[in-house]
Amino acid sequence: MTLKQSYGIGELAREFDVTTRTIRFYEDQGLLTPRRRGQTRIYSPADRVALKLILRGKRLGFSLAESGDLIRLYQPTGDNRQQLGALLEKIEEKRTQPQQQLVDIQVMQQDLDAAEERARQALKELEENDV
Amino acid sequence: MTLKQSYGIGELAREFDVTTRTIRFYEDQGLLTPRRRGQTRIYSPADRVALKLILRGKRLGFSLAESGDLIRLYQPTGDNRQQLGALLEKIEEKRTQPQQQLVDIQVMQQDLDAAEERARQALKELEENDV
DNA sequence: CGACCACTTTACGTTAACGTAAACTTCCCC
DNA sequence: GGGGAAGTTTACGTTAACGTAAAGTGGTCG
Repeated sequence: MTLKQSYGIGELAREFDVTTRTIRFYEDQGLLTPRRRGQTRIYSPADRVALKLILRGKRLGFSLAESGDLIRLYQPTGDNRQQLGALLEKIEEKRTQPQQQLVDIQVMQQDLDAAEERARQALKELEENDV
Repeated sequence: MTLKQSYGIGELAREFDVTTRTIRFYEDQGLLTPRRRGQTRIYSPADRVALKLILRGKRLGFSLAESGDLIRLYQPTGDNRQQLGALLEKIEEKRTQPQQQLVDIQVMQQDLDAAEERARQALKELEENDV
C-alpha cells in the first residue's frame, strides 16, 4: 500500500487540527498551491508536507514568510547560482535560531524543575502545619 | 564586588536590545513593577530577571500572559494550597511544550542539513558544466 | 425534489505586541 | 539660562494571522 495521492481541504484540516480558513489563508500567502477540480481545491502530498513545515515552523516561532523560505528549499528550483547562494545564507541564518532556542529550553527546563520543587516544598509545609 | 542594585530604563533597554516603549508596555501588562524616584522608573534586579524571562519566553513562542505566569512562579507568594495546586498544573503544562519544540528542532536541523546538501550539490553541478 | 453536507468567494472584524508622534518635565553642562 | 539628553504621559496607528459572517455552488441521499 502506497500513500495517498491527494487530499481535500477538510481532510487536511482535521489531520492537522487547523481550520479550512487557515489553509486557504496559507494559499493566499503563496505557501500552498493546490490544483483545482472545478472550483474545489485538491492538495498533493507536497502540499501536505508544506503544511507540516508551516505548522512546525509556527511552533518554533517562525513567521509564515520565513516558513515560506523553508518550503522553497524543498522545491526543485530550476534556479541559478545567485539564488542558490542566497539560499545557503538563509539556511545558516535559520540554523542559529534553533540553537539559541535549545539553550533557552534547557534553561527553561531547569527553571521549571526549581519552580516545581519550591511549590512542592511550600505545599508540604502547609500540610505539616495542618496536623 | 556585588551586582548592581538598580537599573534605569534606558540601561535595561540597551542591555536586552529592546525599546523603552517595550519595557513600559510590559509594566502596563503587569509583568514589571519598578518603583519610582519622582516620576522616573527604577528597576530592581528582580525586575531585570523578569525581563530576561519574558524575552526568553518570547523566543520560545510564549505569549506575554504565559510569561507572566512563569514570572509569578519566581515570586515568594504568600499563597494558599489552591493556588499552589493550580501552579503545579501550569508548570506541567509548560513543560510539555518545550519537549515538542525539542523534537521540532531536531527534525528541523536534519531538514536543514539535507537542504544545504542539496543546494551545495546543485551549485557544484552548475560549476562543472561551466568549464 | 428538498435538504443537507462540504466546498467556495468576498469582505469586514479581532487580538497581541508593540511603533510612533506630540507635548511635557528634569537634570546636567557650559 | 539655553539647550541637549533622557525620562515621562497620552493616544492613535500598524502588522501578522487568522476569525467570522454572508451568500452562493455542487454533489448525494432518501
